[in-house]
Amino acid sequence: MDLTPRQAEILDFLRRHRDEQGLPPTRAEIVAAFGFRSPTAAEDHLRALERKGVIELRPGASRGIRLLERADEYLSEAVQLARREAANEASLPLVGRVAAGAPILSDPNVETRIPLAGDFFRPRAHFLLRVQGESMRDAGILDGDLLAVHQTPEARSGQTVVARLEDEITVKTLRLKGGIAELLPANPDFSPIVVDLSRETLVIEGLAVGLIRGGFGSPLVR
Amino acid sequence: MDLTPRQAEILDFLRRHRDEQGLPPTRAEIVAAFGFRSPTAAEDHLRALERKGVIELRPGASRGIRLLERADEYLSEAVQLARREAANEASLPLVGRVAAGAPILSDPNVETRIPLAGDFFRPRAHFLLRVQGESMRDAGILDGDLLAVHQTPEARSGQTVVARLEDEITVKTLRLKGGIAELLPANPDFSPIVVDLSRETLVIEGLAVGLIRGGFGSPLVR
DNA sequence: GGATGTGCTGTATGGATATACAGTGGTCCC
DNA sequence: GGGACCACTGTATATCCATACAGCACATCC
Repeated sequence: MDLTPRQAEILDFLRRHRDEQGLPPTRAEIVAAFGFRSPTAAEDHLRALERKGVIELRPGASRGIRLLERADEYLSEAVQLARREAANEASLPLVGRVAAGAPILSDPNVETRIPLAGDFFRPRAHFLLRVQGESMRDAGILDGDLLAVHQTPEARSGQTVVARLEDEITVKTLRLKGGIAELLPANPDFSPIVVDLSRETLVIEGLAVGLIRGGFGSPLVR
Repeated sequence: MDLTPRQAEILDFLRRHRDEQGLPPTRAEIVAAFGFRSPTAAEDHLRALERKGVIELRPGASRGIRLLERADEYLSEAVQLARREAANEASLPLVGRVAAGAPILSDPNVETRIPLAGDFFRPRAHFLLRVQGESMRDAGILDGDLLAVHQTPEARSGQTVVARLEDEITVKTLRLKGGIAELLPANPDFSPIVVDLSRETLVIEGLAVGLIRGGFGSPLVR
């Protein structure tokens, strides 16, 4: 059963009171906070919240209000968003195979999250891309490595970019010559890709800003 | 001014009560927990703790006990240790230049801590070593990279090891042939190091289990 | 259209709680 | 040996607090 808006307000107050004052409120304090004129108003709300299983009341005990874990499901939208953002700031999505046409950070592309903050890298990383193939071997970027990528469409000559060419994601060094873009591998076994920008579109997904090898169940040592 | 042992016990109880019950105790609950026969015993202790600045008492309010941040300085040894361990588990020490003779993880060798849990790698990493030089270039290990190291003296042929040779720390691929150990670079510009184990000692500090590039103020992109 | 739930007002009360006051015995310091 | 702090006992009390009881208005469900 869901909480009413008023009940959610009361629950928010309980949480705030606990976090700011270090103890649960009395009925009288709830009354004062909401401008009620009767302690029963507070009591009724507490009973309703208990019945719905989000708090626990300890009979007889002053301030005997306990927030249960389930109460977190009823966090206000704003708080939920803030929490999710805080959690995301401490981890990076790992992008594996990229489905054709889909945005690189769309749900199906994200394999998992890696517990490393994006601003560990400079400029900050927005996601990690699992490298496929040996085309950047001589730049120390190997098959299976996780490439930290700063998501931006702006790239300059000489930077290592993550680019999308006809729905293929590729990591290369960018070279711009007038209306021509060259995507240079770092491996003599591969050939440069030449893109005539007046006829084809080259989508720059981001810049390589770092690299992780050997994490997440892909042991280097056996 | 320091807390007496008894006062520290009371403070511990206050913390535990808050964490387990979700609210501070009453004087009566303190009395019950410690077997006092008078509420004044509890009151006196609370006053002493307030005078020493570790808690705050709110006059008139039931359960009006607030633990101040300074109270953390008086955590029991066991709890302090547990906290420190928890914090360490979520980060790895970064070892830069290694001073001659000193253990690799001794304080002066640790530059900083990197906010990544050691068990992100398999087997788990115990520290990160800043790579110096290009001798492992063709293995994708470049100058300035942070090498994740699993600390162990056991290594087999073919593994990438962190070894100490006459107070020099080096990263190489290990090859064992009878009584001879070879430390092989992954770069034709460098020569293998041959160690006769019957005459010299080779200290294996650990195994390379991962790698991080571009983190911590060493931007790949400018 | 009665039952049920929400969201209140208003009053009352017993028991829970903080807290004052008066002691005791101990230690440590000057 | 007096003064401080410590660690308590024992009693008393004003007030804080949870909580019961009696209502009212409004909505929703069957």
